[in-house]
Formats: sequence, C-alpha cells, structure tokens
Amino acid sequence: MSESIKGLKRTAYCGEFREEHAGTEATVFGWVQRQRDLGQLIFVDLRDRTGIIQLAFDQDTAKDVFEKAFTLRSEFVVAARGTVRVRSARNKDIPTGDVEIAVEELRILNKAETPPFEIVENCSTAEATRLKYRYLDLRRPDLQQNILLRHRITKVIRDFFDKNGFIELETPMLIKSTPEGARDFLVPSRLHPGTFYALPQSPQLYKQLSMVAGFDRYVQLARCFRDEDLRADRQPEFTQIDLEMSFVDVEDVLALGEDFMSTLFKTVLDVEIPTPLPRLTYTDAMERYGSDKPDTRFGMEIIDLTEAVKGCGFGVFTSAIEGGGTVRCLNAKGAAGTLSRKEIDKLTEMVKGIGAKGLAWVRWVEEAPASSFGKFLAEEEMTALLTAAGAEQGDVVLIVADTAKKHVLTTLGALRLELANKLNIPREGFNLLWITEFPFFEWDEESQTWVAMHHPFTSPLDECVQYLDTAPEKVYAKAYDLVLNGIELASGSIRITDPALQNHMFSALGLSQEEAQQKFGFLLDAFRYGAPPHGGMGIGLDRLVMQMVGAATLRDVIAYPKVQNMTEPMTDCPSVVDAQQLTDLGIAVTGE
RNA sequence: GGCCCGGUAGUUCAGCUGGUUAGAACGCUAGCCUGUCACGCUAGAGGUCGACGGUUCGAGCCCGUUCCGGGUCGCCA
Repeated sequence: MSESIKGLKRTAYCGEFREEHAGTEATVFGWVQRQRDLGQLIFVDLRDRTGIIQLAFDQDTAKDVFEKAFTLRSEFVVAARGTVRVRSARNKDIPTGDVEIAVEELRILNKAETPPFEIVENCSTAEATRLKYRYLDLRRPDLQQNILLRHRITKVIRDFFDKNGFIELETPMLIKSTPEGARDFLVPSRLHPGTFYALPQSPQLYKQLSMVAGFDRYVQLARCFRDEDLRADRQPEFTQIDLEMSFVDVEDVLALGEDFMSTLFKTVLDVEIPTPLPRLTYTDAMERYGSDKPDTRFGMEIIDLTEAVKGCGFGVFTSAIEGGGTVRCLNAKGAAGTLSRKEIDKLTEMVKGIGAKGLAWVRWVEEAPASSFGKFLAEEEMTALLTAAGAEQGDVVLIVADTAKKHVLTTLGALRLELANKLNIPREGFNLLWITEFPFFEWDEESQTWVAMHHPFTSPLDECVQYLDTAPEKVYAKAYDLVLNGIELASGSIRITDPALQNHMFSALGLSQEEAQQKFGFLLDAFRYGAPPHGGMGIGLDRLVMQMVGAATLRDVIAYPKVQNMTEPMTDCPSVVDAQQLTDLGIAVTGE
C-alpha cells in the first residue's frame, strides 16, 4: 500500500549532495534506480531529474526500516529521511559519490511493476517500445537532459528577444485554410456545418498583421502543423521561433539572427559562433554543393568538367553538353582504397534512384586510372579531364552528365553527402551560414507554369522588379535561409508591403484579382491602411535543439512526438470518434 | 504510393545446408552474502520464432500474402 508523504518536505534534489552536506539532516524523494542487497547491508540508488544519491541501510538502521529497504524494487517511488555522511568507500564516477544518506525513515510512496525496459542512459530498446511507454522513456537520464536543455534554450530565447524589444503574442490555432504549400490539418466547425478551420502551418499572416498593428517587433514560440509525411527531421506538429520586425531590410534581420544564434550557443553550450556568419547565394550554394542547405563542415565541392570534356569521344558527355546541359564531378580524394568497384556500383544505383541516368567514374589505383568510359576517350582527353578534376593517384572521380543542369547539381549534392558517410569524413562543430538571394519563381513541369518558390508575400530584390513579367527566371527574392550542419534551420524574407507590387506579384503568379481577394483579402485590406516595411523568419526550434544536444532524430527532443505513420503509440491517436460527435459536426465517414 | 532494412524470452541479440527438447547476456523471482555502486555467488521461472497460407516426412530458417517498426524518394510554397 502506498504511504503518505504527509509531514515530509524535500531538503534537496538527489543530485545536489556534496561532501559539505555531511552531518546534516536530509529528506529526498525519487525513484529507485537500483537496490543492492549485501545481506546485513543494503544500498539503494535514488534517482530524480538531477541525478542519483545513495541511500544506506546497515546494522544501525532500525529493524523495520531495514526490512522495508529489503522490499524495494526498481522504480518504486520513495521518500527517505536521514543523515548525510561521508562514504567509507567513495565513488568517483558520480557527482554525489563522496556522500550517502544513512536512512532513519523510509516511506514507499508508490510501488512499481517491473518496467518493460531499464531506465538507463544509452537504452538500446526499440523506439516503438520506448514510445509506447514514453513516460518511462522520458525518465531516462539522456532524454531528461534533452528536455531540460530544451527548457534552458527557450528561456534564453525569451530573454534575448525581450532584451531586443520583441513582444510575445499568441496567434490563433484555428485559422482560415489557405491551401498553398503543405496540406492543412482541418478542424470541422460545428456551428457552421460544412466549413472548416485549419491548424496553422505557420503564423505567417498574423505576424504580418501584427506589424500593421504597430507592435514593431514580434516573437512567438509557435506551434505549427503540416499534414505531410514524416522524416527523422520532420514532425507533423512542430515548434518555430517565429519572429517579425518592422522598418527593416534584409541586413537588419540577418544581423539580429546572427546575434541571436551566437548568444544562444554561448549561453547554453559555451560555444563561440563567430559573426558575421558566412553567406552563400542560392546560386553559389547549388553550384558548389548541389544543395540549398549545404553541409559546409567538409569540402569535396562540385567541379565543372564541361570545358574539359567538350568534344571528347564519350557520347554521354557530349550529348549532355550539346543539349544545353553540363558535366560535373566530385573528386573523392584518396578514396580509391575504400571505394571498390562494388561500392561504386552501389553509388550508381543510389544516383539512379534519385533520377540520374547514370554515374561515370574514374578509379585511380594503379599507375593508370581505371574508368567506366576510358575506352571512348583519347589519352589526352582523359588527361584533360583528370587535370580539370584535380585528380591524383588514389582518388575516385564521380561524374554526372545531363541536359538539365539543376539535376546534375542536386544529384552530386546528394552523392556528396553519401560519400561523406561512406568515407567517414569527420564532421564536427556547428557550421552556420546564410543562403541568400533565392530565385523567386520555380518552373513547375507538371503545370507548365512558374510558381512561387516562397509564399507570395515575399519581396523581390529591388533591382529584379523590372523582370517580373518579361523574364521570371531573372527574379530573385529578398529571402534567406539559415543552414546549420546541412539542415535548414530557419527561413525568412522581407515582405511585400506595396499594394501595387503585390498585385503585380499575384498576376505574375497567375492569380486573378478575385482569387487573391478571396484568399488573402484581409491582408490586402490591412495593407491599405498603412503597412510598415517588415520582414522576419521562422527558426525551427526542434531542429535547433536536436543539433545542440546532438540527437539523431527530432523524437529525442520532443517530449511526445508522432511516429512515421503519424500516430502516437502511447495514446494510440488518431482514433475513431463517437457517431454522435460526427452527427454534431454534420460529418459522414465514407471509409476508403 | 515506390524502394531499402528489420520483426526470435520483459530487453538486446545468436540460431549452421531445413532435422532431437529454440540458446546467450541483461532484466525478473527465490536463497546466501557487512561497504556495494553494472555488487558477487547459487538456483529458478520466462517463447503462438509478428500473423495467415503454401512447399516438405519435417519450417525460426524456403515461397506467397499480410501486419507492424525504421530510413529514404515522391511530398514538405
């Protein structure tokens, strides 16, 4: 039976005891990590969120207390009162290892069944099992540390933005659905049958309206929802540090962002982030790394072979070039030993899997390099290629050719990351950089139209406005991403506040006045009443915490995450609802 | 929706070319043990081999279907 906690008050957390506490009276609460019964001597490790303290029971312990200690099992919830004393055998491995509590009073506040897995650090139990018993999983020290650090981080965030004149306000969770971009989660309206709210994908429009309202600087730790498939770094429900600033241009937002990141890393991890942060334009990032979120912790940049192989004997290269395309490569320095023919074949399969037609390669082990296409090339043509690639004996050169340049670059970008894994290239530290000057439009093959790469309120660069109608591919946006170790951490832009330009944008995107008014009328109306120039960004809090604690998945930094099929194993949601609930909402479920 | 990997004791895993009663470690239970701290020693319990079907004299193992989990592509303005 559970005993009462009545009359007991905690004097300290378990992890706080040190030698200077010796001789004092202490009351502690916690969970039994382990009980070690030596016969006439029992030790119990008591754990709470701060750590472990050893409880000791020996011949001086009252008989009934000793017998109660004998019955303790893992994860029992216990209160202990006694005297702190220096141990006769110290444990240097834990912070409290110099002392123990000689227990005079012991209460079992609650018993516990044997948990389905041990509550220890570095648990190797399958994640599915851990998530089903998430409250036990979260009891483990490493997840406790992650969640406690997450709290520290959000505390620093609020302090930083408060100091910089930002005010926090809460935007609604039930909002109007605007079906661009990701799929919305919908919430049916009972009072207005047949109509729906959407859960916000971001507070975008509300934060812009807050600028019109004159709050000048806004920040919110905003919950956001996207009904799309999950990844290790993507959850359907996530948190953004959402911010917006008035009377600013790109430079002001970037400066604020850099100040924030360096303050955060310094305060929480004592890591120096040198500012200003490096910058790459989108175009340069694609040319050099084949990605708009490059991992710059290692080199192996993309090399252009187009000039070197122009007119050579290998049809795959020449036809790509003649078709307006390009030939590019990666040089995996010194990888000839690691990358066997078989490994290269696997890489070929990989690039084919992401849509490349194939992978040409040179593997330079012996005096003369072996290659997949050497027989088509004259000796001097091969030499020219190797020179352009900067290849030496011991290297492996991996080449992709295609008439579509972007395809070549993104393929090599993916291949670069795969090679870094395969070759165990060391990637350490925190590499932050800005990606700037994103293209405004993207050609959509499916609809054969130009579509906005960002939301339609993103401002074009001032000098690009002239091309809006005539040459969409020449229009770049006042948009920027913050990349950390190859992860898109933040994304933002300066917004359009000029109604004429906004109308221009809508028509360039093929949106009629009527459609624009129907979807975004409230925002356009607001802008008629004096909108300050403004811009901001959203920083992915979960991804940020994940990087800062070194977790491999978002699930390790979110207390109650969803799994890949978008369920939550602990509560088993989503679930069916009562017929009456559906009736109230005017909803009929048709099954498949 | 496609592709890849996985599912054997509470947990993590092993299980040969298809062949007797499916093993190990940790955990759990009981006993012994006065300085342990991953305590030690002894004994014990614990299995629908994800499910269904097929091949076979015989299936944890081979084949098919299916369910579940993870990764990834599509998708994520």
